[in-house]
Amino acid sequence: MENGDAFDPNCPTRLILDRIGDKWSVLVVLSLREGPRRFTELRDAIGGVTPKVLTQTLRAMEHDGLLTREVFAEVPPRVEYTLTPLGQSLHAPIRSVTEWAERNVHAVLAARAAHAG
Amino acid sequence: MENGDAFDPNCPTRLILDRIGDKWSVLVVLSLREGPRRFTELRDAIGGVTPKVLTQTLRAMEHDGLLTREVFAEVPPRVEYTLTPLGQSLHAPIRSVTEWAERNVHAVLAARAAHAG
DNA sequence: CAGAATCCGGTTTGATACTG
DNA sequence: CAGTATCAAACCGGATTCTG
Repeated sequence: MENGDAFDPNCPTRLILDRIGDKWSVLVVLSLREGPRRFTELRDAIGGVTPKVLTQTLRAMEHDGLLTREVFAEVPPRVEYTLTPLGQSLHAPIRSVTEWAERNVHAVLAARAAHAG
Repeated sequence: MENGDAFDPNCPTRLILDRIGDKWSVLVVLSLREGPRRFTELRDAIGGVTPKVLTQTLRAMEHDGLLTREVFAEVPPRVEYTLTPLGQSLHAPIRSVTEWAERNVHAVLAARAAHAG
């Protein structure tokens, strides 16, 4: 079936949604879409993320094959994060969601306001 | 700018991502895309969701103008949930994400396995 | 049937400070 | 620079029970 499987808790699609649906992964993909970035660059680009959480996010994404982590033996140390082809392929779907968000955010906010919320 | 704003914690895009990035909203949109559904139908269609959480999700989505809630004064009571045009417009972006997930789930799982995860 | 209310544990998140 | 350690808080979410 086309998407009924997404409703099965054991369906792998759920795994992906849980992963990329997290607060920071989407921002990381967007931040890396134009090339490699260092840890601090990512932290600064993504507002409001603490080092710990950013590390968790990056590790998880590396674990899932979405990006690679490269350590340069330099002083001062340098670590670069780069999207894999798999990670890059995620950019298009993410874009379609963020574009929807940008186009419709006022409609959502209007609905909230109308609800006295 | 095209998406730099998404990195501002106060950016409305973040609000949307936080909302539709939750565990169940996506499934609700998919469940409702072919027409109205009753509460129990939704609960049964979406595996693993408790009434409380489903109610929370539906209320939040109603609040945001993504769906409407219609109560019929019958016995037994009947409540139908229907996507608004706004909610329906969310279907396409969601599809593009779930399609990515379905296409690439094995790649992700392979990466996890390769990582001894 | 469609929820509301309550209770409660566990994961997630975060601020802060510290280290190689 | 690139994280880690520690601790506390928030929140999510589940089970259960109850009601109109």
